[in-house]
Amino acid sequence: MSEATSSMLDSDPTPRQGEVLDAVLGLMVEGGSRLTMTAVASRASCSKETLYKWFGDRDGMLTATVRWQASKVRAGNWDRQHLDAEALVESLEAFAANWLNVISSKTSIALNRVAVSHAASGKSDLGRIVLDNGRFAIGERLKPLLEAAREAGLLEFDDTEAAFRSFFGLVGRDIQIRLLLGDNLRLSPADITRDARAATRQFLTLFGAARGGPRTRTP
Amino acid sequence: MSEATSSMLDSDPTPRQGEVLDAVLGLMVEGGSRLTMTAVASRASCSKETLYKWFGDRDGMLTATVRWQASKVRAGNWDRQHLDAEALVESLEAFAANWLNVISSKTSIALNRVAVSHAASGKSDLGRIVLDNGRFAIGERLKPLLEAAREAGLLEFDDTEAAFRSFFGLVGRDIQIRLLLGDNLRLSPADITRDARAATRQFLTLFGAARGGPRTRTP
DNA sequence: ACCGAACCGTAACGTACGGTACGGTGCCGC
DNA sequence: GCGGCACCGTACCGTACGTTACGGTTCGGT
Repeated sequence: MSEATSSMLDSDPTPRQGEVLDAVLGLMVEGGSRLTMTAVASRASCSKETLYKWFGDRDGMLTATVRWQASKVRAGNWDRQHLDAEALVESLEAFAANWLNVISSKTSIALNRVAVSHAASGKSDLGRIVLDNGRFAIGERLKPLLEAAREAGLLEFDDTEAAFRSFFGLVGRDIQIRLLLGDNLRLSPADITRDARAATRQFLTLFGAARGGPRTRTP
Repeated sequence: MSEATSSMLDSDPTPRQGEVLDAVLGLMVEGGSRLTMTAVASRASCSKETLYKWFGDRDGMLTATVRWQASKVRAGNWDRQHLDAEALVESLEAFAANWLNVISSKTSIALNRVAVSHAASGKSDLGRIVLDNGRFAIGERLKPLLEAAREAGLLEFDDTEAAFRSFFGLVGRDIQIRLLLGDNLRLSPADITRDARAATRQFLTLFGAARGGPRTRTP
């Protein structure tokens, strides 16, 4: 009881526990109704007793799974050196493409569905974690870039949060909600590249500095 | 079995059936886990037998509920006469405010959560209906306005669908996913008015026809 | 070699819930 | 009045699933 060696309430999972959580992810992706403790134990070749010993209960297992997945998708940051117009465009497009890749992945869709279902059932634990590691994490990583670009005279805005939310909207548009609701929207890598470019261009049209800024539309 | 007099597979619900579906909506809004057939029967003061007779099974009841709610939120169209710049701004702001009101309503959040959960469980029936009556319905209603504005020389774009999706993203941004995931984001009527105005202004910056100079081109 | 801890596989338990059956009640047409 | 109908309330059934318990196996420490 007292020991936290395997309770997994705050420590990182062991490799074996990671295998189990990957099994949970696999089950989530394959179809929602099959996500039962017996199915997890079977898939992961472990006993249900072990699941309860490690994760406490079903919610604890789902929470650990969400954290586990979040720990795997730490995306790279932007290059902090020599921020000129071209580097800004490149960084914004990279952020946009990365975000589109995330939200259109099977894993993200399944995870968000589970979290939305969970949020509907009162306790919004999973929803909070998903938001913190998705929407808010990318916000905290992108906002320094936006502010550095403002410092460099490349962008103009008053409210960093508002600017980020506009970028978020231009990139995501209706994609995430459509995917969550089961619309079979196909996003090829080429689509993502094109959409990321278009969103970045639109964002620069809205927030690019007026003089000498990236008003240029060079393809 | 008997004829489709009360099977509700395609006909409109009777007033009494509407009461029952309102009870379902109320239960959905109050908290997801309590949405059980017994709870619906109790709330609506009807027997479970009647529920199964009217709606077939639980999924049929949920589907009827989604359709029922959709039939209640038919929003007004724009004024087709004399479309000038001011009328365009007004119509766009009205669309944006209406959409923000919809997606931030308790009912819409609950309904979308149920539909997302349903989409996770294989059959995407509810998700399709929600999309058709939400995202796609507003698209079909807004696109004629956009094209009329293009005809009138007020907007410039090649792809109507793409223009609409940009508008959709500028209006919705991160609001819907945050609400679905349980973030307690408060949207006051003043916020909605302000956000609708801001989104419209941004949209016109991106797609407004060049007035008095080649300030922007179609992105 | 022995012990205990960790773990696997499986059986068992309790409950929640979808779905069904049945008796009782008010209402309609005749 | 009376048979039929639609409906209410409730008891009931079967199953799925979360949770627990238990016997058997592996393995590291002494």
